[in-house]
Amino acid sequence: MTKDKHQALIENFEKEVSLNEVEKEIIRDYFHFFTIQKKKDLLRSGDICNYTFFILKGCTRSFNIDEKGIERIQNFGFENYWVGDLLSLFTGEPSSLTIETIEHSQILKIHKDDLENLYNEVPQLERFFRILYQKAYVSSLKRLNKMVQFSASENYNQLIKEQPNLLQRVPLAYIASYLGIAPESLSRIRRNS
Amino acid sequence: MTKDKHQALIENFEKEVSLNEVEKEIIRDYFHFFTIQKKKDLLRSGDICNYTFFILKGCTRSFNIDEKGIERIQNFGFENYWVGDLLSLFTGEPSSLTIETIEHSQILKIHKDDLENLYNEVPQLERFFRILYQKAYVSSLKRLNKMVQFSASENYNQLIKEQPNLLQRVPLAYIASYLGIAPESLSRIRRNS
DNA sequence: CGATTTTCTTAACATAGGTTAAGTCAATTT
DNA sequence: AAATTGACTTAACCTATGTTAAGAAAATCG
Repeated sequence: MTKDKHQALIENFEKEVSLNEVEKEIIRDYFHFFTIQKKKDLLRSGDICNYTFFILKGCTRSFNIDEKGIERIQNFGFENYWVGDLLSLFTGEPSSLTIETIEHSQILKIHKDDLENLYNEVPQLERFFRILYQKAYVSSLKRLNKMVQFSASENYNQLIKEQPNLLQRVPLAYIASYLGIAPESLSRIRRNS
Repeated sequence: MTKDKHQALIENFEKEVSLNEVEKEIIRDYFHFFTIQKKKDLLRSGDICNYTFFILKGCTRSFNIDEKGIERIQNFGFENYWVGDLLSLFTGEPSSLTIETIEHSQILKIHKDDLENLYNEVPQLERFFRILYQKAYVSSLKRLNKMVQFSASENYNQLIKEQPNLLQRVPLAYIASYLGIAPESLSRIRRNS
């Protein structure tokens, strides 16, 4: 009995839509498995984002370099997370994001053209991805609200409350970048918590 | 020759999609015109957002009250802007936003159920609104980036450069709220610019 | 194993923006 | 016209975070 590399992906789809065996097989054909070392890029700033990635194992960070030359982490990816740059994917324009692995990772990817084909063969997935994109929009609005309304200290404490595992998997400097503060400031915040 | 209250709306659609006369007439039937005084609510926090609004004349602000009791303006609406709460519209959950007119305004509105019917009768509009929602997502990401990466002063100066008319139409206290700072801080920033 | 690099912390000082309180000016009301 | 209200500014002081520099601790390398 061989291990099904697509199992977690299928289960992820099945949280929103129903799939029969034929459809599952189509999905397995379209999503390509690969492994990648830590500190390697899934997407490089300036490239067009042609793929959508599904993380089976490992972890990633998506960041851009701001006008002052500082890396700004937008989000992290973990097991069963979808990563990519929706903006670049929607518009076909070069991405401003770099997506880099933080750990050695196992990932499934699908090309945007294949995703279009897949929509035709398994129409339920159109709904799945619409919901996924809406959730991305919602989480962007929520994050904006948090950044405006809470202090870095409040945001840090809420973050580790919601995702305590974060501390064990990503360096503090990345968390500081995600919170929009200097690593030194995060140290100070941690001391006073 | 009577003035067509829906003209600006039709032109707004026609920037993205083609419409024949029959379709335009259907659209005119679905969008309802009304006028509203300044300082009145289009949507009240806690209510479900059942309508999408198109501003013909006037101006609005959308804000929520944060956990510290402070009004946080998310965006302004002007002529030919779409306003509403996409989150509440998508999910059917109560909105956290209040949308209030800043000036006496002329507005078109459509109920979300009617919008579904309209999609069936004029399918091009499905594409129009998908693009509109994607743009909303993009602008949310851009605003998040700005808030994290620039100082209030930089954001203020860029804002009035991009929308110089803002100063003539909305009180400074609203602009401060939009920038996420106290009105006193905006005064200081303006003095030092 | 020791050496080196990376990660994290600490401290001193600088700065942006918050808070409080008062004051100015223009518009509106009586 | 006087009084009131609303919009905006100013000033003094406070606090959170940035910046710079150094050091400690942990991880990695040779």
